[in-house]
Amino acid sequence: MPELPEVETIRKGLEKYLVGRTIESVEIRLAKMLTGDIKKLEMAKIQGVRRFGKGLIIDLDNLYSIAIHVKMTGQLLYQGEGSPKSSVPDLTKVGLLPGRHTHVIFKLKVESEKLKVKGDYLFYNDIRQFGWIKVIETETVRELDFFKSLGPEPLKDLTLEKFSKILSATKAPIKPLLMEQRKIAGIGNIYANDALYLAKINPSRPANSLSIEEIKRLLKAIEKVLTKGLEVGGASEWQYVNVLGESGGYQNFFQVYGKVGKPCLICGTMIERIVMGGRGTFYCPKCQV
DNA sequence: AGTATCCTGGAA
DNA sequence: TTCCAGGATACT
Repeated sequence: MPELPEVETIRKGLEKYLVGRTIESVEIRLAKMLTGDIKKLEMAKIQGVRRFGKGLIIDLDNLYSIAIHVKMTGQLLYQGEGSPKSSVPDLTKVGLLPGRHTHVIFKLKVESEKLKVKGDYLFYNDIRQFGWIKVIETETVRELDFFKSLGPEPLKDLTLEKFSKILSATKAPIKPLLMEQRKIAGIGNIYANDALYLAKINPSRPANSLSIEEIKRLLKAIEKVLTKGLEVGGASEWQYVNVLGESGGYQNFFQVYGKVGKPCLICGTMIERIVMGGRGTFYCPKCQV
């Protein structure tokens, strides 16, 4: 499920393949997925792609932007003559795109005759239809509730001081707190579990019970797992792939996420699973106190 | 602060 | 056939 490293990987791909391109037309196959002033998309040129937490903003040259949240199963897939001839299959050719779960198709303008044969597209797929795409003025895009209420972001502006303040303000359990986007932006279930494991902190610990040493350790651990995730292009558990349809590699580095019943990498104790805030929570009962 | 909700696919 | 996966929000 896309968290900060996965969404940042998508952002880089969009930036690489879409900046400078013009949107020729948009086909909306499922109306609820794309809202706002959709007429502004036609013949608009893409100027840049920004990310805040798990949200994306594609800026156009007409003072409008496209805000996107892929939630858990959304995929943004670029398919066109501009994509490299790599091991990635031609998704259009093999009939995977557009597919049953393709809800929006952005058709990009192609200049040369040669490119016109196949066309260039950005597909939005979303099996569970939880994601959203909104067309809104660039000036007000960050006023959208989601962007407006985001907390500080690790590897960006989440300082030790801010982190410490956030934790000491509540006795709520640390694990679900880490996933609250209004408190801290970008962390989801995978990286929350793994960071707590690396910091040797039990997920049930009240946030305000952590010592300054533990807070330091946890911030370092968060930065470490996110950096690793970024380095390997995210975790392709579930539906996540980058804009070329390629999988990431973080699933090979899971510390505890999804590893219930398997031995702890440090002490060999069986990893346990409990539910916190309705989410699967994985930890080593011996290492994480 | 905790829980139901959106939705589909895959596993049990 | 039922249950589970979880990001964010709208509820209670």
